[in-house]
Amino acid sequence: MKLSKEYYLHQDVVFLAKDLLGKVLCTQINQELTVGIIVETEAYFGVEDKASHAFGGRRSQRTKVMYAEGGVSYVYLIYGLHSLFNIVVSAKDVPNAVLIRAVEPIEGLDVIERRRNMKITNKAISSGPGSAAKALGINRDVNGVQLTGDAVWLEDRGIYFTDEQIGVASRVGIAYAQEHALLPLRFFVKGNKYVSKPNLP
DNA sequence: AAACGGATTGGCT
DNA sequence: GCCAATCCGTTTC
Repeated sequence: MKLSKEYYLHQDVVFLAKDLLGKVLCTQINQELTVGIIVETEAYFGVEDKASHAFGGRRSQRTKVMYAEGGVSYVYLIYGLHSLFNIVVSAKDVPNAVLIRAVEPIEGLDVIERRRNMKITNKAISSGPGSAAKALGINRDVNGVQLTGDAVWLEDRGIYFTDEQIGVASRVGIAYAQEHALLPLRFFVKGNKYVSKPNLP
């Protein structure tokens, strides 16, 4: 069943980043349905987080959607090449977000193969935030859309993990964030082959 | 007005 | 393993 608007309003972004493991990310883009199980996430805790685009309350054309009420997408372009998909959560004007770093494809496998130009047996097909977004057809065209709509949404299909099955590590690629760089805000499913960097702290 | 660098990836060495 | 690709917000001149 589709996750409700209320789900995304939780104030604790760290709780949500962990709880989102096992939730199912669905997209229907150009009449093509593709679905993947979320297996790796990172939490970004709003204006206090030196790694967040919203650090210090920064607002720009790019980041304004982070300040919306939870339950919308935040998609931005990194290195001029890759679209990264985030779920905006918590109350309006609280720019918390969860980055989706990897998914396990379960539906629309042929579509995913075509988008990625590689075989479904290649684990790189949806491992890493740029790859996961591309596999599901996510780009800036769906920036700011409601996740309760019919283009990009999440479902609970009864997949849950115990604490023993969940790994915790520091976030990737944010060395510039000083004392926030090593915080344990990356969550992943232990042993899942799509997890992008399972062995980093 | 211009330079800098990034929540990355994939192809080539 | 190294490195180019290449857009855009922020910083600096």
